Amino acid sequence: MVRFKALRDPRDNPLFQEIWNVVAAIPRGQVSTYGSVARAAGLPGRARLVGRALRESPKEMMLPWHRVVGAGGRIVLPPAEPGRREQIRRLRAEKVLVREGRIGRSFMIDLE
DNA sequence: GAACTGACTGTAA
DNA sequence: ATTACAGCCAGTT
Repeated sequence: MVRFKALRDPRDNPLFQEIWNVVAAIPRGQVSTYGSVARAAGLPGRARLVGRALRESPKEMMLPWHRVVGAGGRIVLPPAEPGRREQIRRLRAEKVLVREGRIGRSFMIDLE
């Protein structure tokens, strides 16, 4: 029985699904980190996987991906990525302070 | 299946 | 505060 794997669909990845669940639960106006999301999803040490999961997330899912930043509140998304500006724009739209590629501490939440 | 690639992190200078 | 870099590890080539 040959099994088709169509185009590897990120939605079939259970790890991605866990990550998306966690991200979806971040409240508006608050921000968490890749590492924190990973731990909350039961995937300690896999911060990079979180980044990948967000990149691969279907648009129609409307995940609040912009509420995830690097350790210490730094925006890690490379300048080459058009998404970087978009992230900052969306954060500010939720009244999150973004200055010099950083977000204010008071907006950080701990998911653990 | 080895090599490469990061939307990462912590440490060190 | 900044920069550099090794360690990290699943997904892609």
